[in-house]
Amino acid sequence: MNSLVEENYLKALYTLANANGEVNVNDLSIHLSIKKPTVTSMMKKLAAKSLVHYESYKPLRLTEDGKREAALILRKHRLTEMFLVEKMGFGWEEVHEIAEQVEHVKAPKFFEKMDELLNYPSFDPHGSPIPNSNGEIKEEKYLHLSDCATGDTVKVKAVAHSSNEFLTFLNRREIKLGLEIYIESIESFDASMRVKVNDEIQSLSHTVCERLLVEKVS
Amino acid sequence: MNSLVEENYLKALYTLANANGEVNVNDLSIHLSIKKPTVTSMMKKLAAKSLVHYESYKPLRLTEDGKREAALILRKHRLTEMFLVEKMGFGWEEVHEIAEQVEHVKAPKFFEKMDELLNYPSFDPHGSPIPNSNGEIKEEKYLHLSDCATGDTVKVKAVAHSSNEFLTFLNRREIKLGLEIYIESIESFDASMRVKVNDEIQSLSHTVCERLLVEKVS
DNA sequence: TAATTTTGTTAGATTAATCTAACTTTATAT
DNA sequence: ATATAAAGTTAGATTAATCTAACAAAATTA
Ligand SMILES: [Mn+2]
Ligand SMILES: [Mn+2]
Ligand SMILES: [Mn+2]
Ligand SMILES: [Mn+2]
Repeated sequence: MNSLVEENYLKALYTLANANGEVNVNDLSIHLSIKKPTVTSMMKKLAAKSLVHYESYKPLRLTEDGKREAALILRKHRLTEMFLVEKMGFGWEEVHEIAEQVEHVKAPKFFEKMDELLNYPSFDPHGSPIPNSNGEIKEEKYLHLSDCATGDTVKVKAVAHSSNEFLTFLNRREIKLGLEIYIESIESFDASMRVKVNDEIQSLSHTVCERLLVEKVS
Repeated sequence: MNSLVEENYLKALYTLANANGEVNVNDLSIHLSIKKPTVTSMMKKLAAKSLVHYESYKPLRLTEDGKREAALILRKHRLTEMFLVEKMGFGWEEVHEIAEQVEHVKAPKFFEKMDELLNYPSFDPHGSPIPNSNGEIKEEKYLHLSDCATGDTVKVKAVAHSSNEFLTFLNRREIKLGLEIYIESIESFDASMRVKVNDEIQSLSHTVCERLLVEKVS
């Protein structure tokens, strides 16, 4: 049984991993706001538990066991977020902080019940996939809105960053998952987009467009 | 902000308190399965935080602040149990363990939402009162079924012990809160009761009768 | 390539929460 | 009232998780 602290390291290793599954001590340290020597010593501990491949001065990698453990925590996190939004009436900007704590509850039945009541959802309120109970996850490959072109019609599928501030901004603009966006034009000097949503014209900054994950329609 | 560990000590102090609000180090030690020297040192720590009145060799007492803190944790515990039963479909025998963990979540909105969705309940699934958001609680004074007499008709209001085993036993006997019980007779040699419930005769051992809290009907 | 910066490790200290062994105080029993 | 038992405390050790200071390795820059 892993401690709450170990679980947070595992989750961070999982979500920070690059295409090769690698993470630097430095990046982990920054992400968790924990000093590097502490990270190193925790990595040795997780390596002793066969959850991390650790070699001095080499990038960190989760073992298969470590990946499964991490995915199962992520599963609890995302099921919780979905439950809070769908069954308890929270806004998508309110749930991450709560899920950050609830994900550490050791009670399989609790999360199985959420899953059942939600009718086995595949995605969380931010469009991220929910790993299955074996820790398997199928990543969708969406486009960033910022990579689309004038004339494209796209549908919002997920948000790439889910800070309270960004989500609250999207609330004010009435942008939510499933929304269709038509790209009217792109400003050349700042890459902001003039888009049509719900028959209304809006301007979206490049920063916003980078954080919106979409899929082409038609 | 109190740690999870401190919270569990506070809750234990609150629930173990006798009529004078006193608890012995020894009782706390046994209840929490923590050795006495550890309890003593934690009491000094809680005293330093003004949550416990501590004097060497004297019984422990929560301060007013300590009582409020404890009641607020108990509130979260009981709201959680009620939510699990009423909104998620758990049995009353399944919820204590889960609530034991969820009660430590620091997210006032989470529990406010439960409270609201449950329509501000006064009692948990075991008939225990739920403290209000100021940590105030109104204790009902029920009778133990074992203190009632032949010919009495009573209504089950709460259970005095809520172990999984006892609650599962009550499930098998179809005994739940609100049930009316008529006392047909009491065996003199073992104090077991012959009772009528739902037009059926059952025999309840003294142990069971001691654990059922009731109110006289009529 | 050499200097500098960034990244990572080692060593040692700190805090929270726990333990055991030994001792003291208080309560109970003879 | 004395002896014994029970309850509570002190002292010192241990483990998990963190930190800072100092140093070493690797990467970047000049
Ligand atoms: Mn989240
Ligand atoms: Mn977390
Ligand atoms: Mn309970
Ligand atoms: Mn608890």
